[in-house]
Amino acid sequence: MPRLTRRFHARDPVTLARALLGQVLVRVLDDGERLAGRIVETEAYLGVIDRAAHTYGGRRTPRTESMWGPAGHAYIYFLYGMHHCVNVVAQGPGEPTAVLIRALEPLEGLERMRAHRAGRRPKARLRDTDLCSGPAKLAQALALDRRLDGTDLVEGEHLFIERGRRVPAGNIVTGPRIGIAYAGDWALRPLRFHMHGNPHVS
DNA sequence: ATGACGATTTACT
DNA sequence: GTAAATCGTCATA
Repeated sequence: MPRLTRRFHARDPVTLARALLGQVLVRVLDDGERLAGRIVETEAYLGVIDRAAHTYGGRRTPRTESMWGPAGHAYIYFLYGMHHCVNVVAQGPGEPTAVLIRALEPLEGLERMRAHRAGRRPKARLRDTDLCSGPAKLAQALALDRRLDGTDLVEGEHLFIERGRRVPAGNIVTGPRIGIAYAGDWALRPLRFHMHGNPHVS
């Protein structure tokens, strides 16, 4: 399948967040194995005006540098001392907006994902719906961390997005973003999107 | 140099 | 439903 173009990403984060639903996130491990999942849940972060965004108020630090760069690159950050989350940078340089990938429907490399997710846990075999149903879960399943922050998704070899099925607007559910209660009015804005009825949503 | 705080997940009462 | 885990980052001093 062909990859998404630079032009596809260079749009406002709300449009991109909706357009990314149904596309396929692909991770190629160092040993060459391919892991892939269909994007089923996203959130838009609107940049300097968005109190929930890491670039709110124009904050530009080493951590958030990727968000300030060109569209179609990855912004991957570490939080709570143990988790990573993956974003797709939207728009263009100087407009630091992004789309958080919150959940995937696993398509390829499920056993490898399970191994990444199992970590130090009981013997219970994780269900498919537990592999990528959350932003930090999918980062773990795909073995994504700060080393891949800033990766070019359009040209890169280890992380990219392929054209998937188109999702009709009528199948997209909209609601408030998760885990940003501190963001005041912005906490209520409908900037989270997911595929209706999909069991892999967080 | 210090301290408060997460765009979360998991285990447990 | 509640709470612990766990540490890089950034604002403050």
